[in-house]
Amino acid sequence: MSTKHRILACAVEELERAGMEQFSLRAVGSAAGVTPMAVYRHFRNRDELLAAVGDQAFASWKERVEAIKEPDPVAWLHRSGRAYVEFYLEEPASFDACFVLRTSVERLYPEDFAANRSPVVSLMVARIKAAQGQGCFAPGDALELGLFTWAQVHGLVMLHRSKRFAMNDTDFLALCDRSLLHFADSGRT
Amino acid sequence: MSTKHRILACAVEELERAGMEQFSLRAVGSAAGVTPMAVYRHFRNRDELLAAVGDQAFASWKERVEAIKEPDPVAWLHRSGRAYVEFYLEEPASFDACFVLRTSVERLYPEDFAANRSPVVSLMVARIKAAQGQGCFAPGDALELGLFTWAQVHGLVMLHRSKRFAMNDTDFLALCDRSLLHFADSGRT
DNA sequence: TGTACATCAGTGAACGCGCGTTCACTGATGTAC
DNA sequence: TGTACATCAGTGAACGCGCGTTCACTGATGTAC
Repeated sequence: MSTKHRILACAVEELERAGMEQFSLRAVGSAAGVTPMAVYRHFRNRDELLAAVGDQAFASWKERVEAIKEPDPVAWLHRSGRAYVEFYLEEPASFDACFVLRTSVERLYPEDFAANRSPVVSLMVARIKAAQGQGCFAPGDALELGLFTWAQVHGLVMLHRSKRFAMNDTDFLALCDRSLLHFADSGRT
Repeated sequence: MSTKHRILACAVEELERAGMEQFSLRAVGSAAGVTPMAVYRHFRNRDELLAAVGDQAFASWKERVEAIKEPDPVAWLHRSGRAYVEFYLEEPASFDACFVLRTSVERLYPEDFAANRSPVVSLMVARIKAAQGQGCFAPGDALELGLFTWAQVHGLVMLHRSKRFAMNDTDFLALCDRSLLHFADSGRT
């Protein structure tokens, strides 16, 4: 693994550990077994390193969603919600970079999503429309219903991130599953 | 207003402006028209000042909920959800102190809530049980359903806080209203 | 009423710290002839 | 095959910055006699 890759990997861990504000080039260098100055050989400055971490995080999320091979739209929606929680539990710093912190490429609701500028949301909206066509999802604006579904699981994850749950990861995942089912069931006709 | 009160008020604004990590005694003192050292006359250190800000924030939230005079349980639940969004929009730093940042008095799900250690959640659970009794709310564990309701609006607020919405506050409040109605309607029998 | 003293809110200089970033450098590796 | 040189990843000292906190202080206010 090249030094650049090692620095990037350590930067993800450092973002994990310290958060964006406290993210320190010195700590990244030290974790990568290199002086802080070596980082400047590969990235222009702190902001550019953080941007590179963000790009990698988003690629990782996209990969997870694209790995869901599931023809049934309702089942697909449920599995993508579960993937969201798993992404948070397994790569919290990457999750933060994608959905919490301000990055350069954040998408805005509703414009960017309505204009299909987010491939993941477009997949989601397509599944909701398909499920509505089968009478398996509440009627209404598919993008807004997608947002509500997203917000529901995002809220649980954010509360977990703020340490409001006294339970292990397995129980938390099961809780999120029940929440997703509750929401999906509400639209069954 | 005493210097202590002025410092506390400026500390809330500083928390607003800078976030918890970057919260600086020097900035608080400067905003209060006093040297940073004067803060030490009234608070032991940075942590104690932050804790005082947190206490005040929680009192402010409790006051908002207790101001809701509404006998109908479903309508009460809807108004408390709306109050949550308003609290976020009007006092974001206090909202953060209550529901995002780690404070000394945070309550844990499910233990602390099941044991009635959170007065606000206890009010909420009582209304859900009453609504279930009237057939106006989905059946199931009232505490868990309360959590789902909370998480849903919390998720929207957190996405807004991460700057994922391109809309003004009025439109955002209306969106949250629709989300709350969607969730409540799903339990109508 | 006047004097001596205690109290205490607020000051200002100074400390040590970790930070991002600059600069001139070293030393290994690759390339041209 | 050997020599001269260019390239370039990584070094280490130093900078200026804002931070929390310490310390000895000032100067106004209240109190005891």
